[in-house]
Amino acid sequence: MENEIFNQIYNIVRQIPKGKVCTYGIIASLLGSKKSARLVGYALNVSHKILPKVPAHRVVNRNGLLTGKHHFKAIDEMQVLLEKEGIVIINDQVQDFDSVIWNPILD
DNA sequence: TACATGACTCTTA
DNA sequence: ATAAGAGCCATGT
Repeated sequence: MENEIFNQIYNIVRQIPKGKVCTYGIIASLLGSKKSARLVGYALNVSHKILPKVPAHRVVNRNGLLTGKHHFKAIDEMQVLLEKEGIVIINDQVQDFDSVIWNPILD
């Protein structure tokens, strides 16, 4: 991807530590355009063909809901990967969301 | 060139 | 508290 903004998105997502999650809005804010969360989602949508691999499963919407699970190879893959990292998910909803959220600004 | 779509979020009613 | 509308940016047709 020659587009710089896409690279920035992937770069940020790769910085999400294991066991933590981030939101589209936060990532968009780091890019400078806090309203461009849709663009973040679009970038992740095509991130499956990007190398090195992007941990897109660690990105959820503002409510901690796994809105993008249907875009993975297997629908449950996103949830499985997150649970593998210690995150509890019930009904596509991240439990204790405020505790697992990764805020790079506070980091 | 123009319109529609999308893994979103915020503001108003 | 719930629902609807507006902004945002890149892509595809």
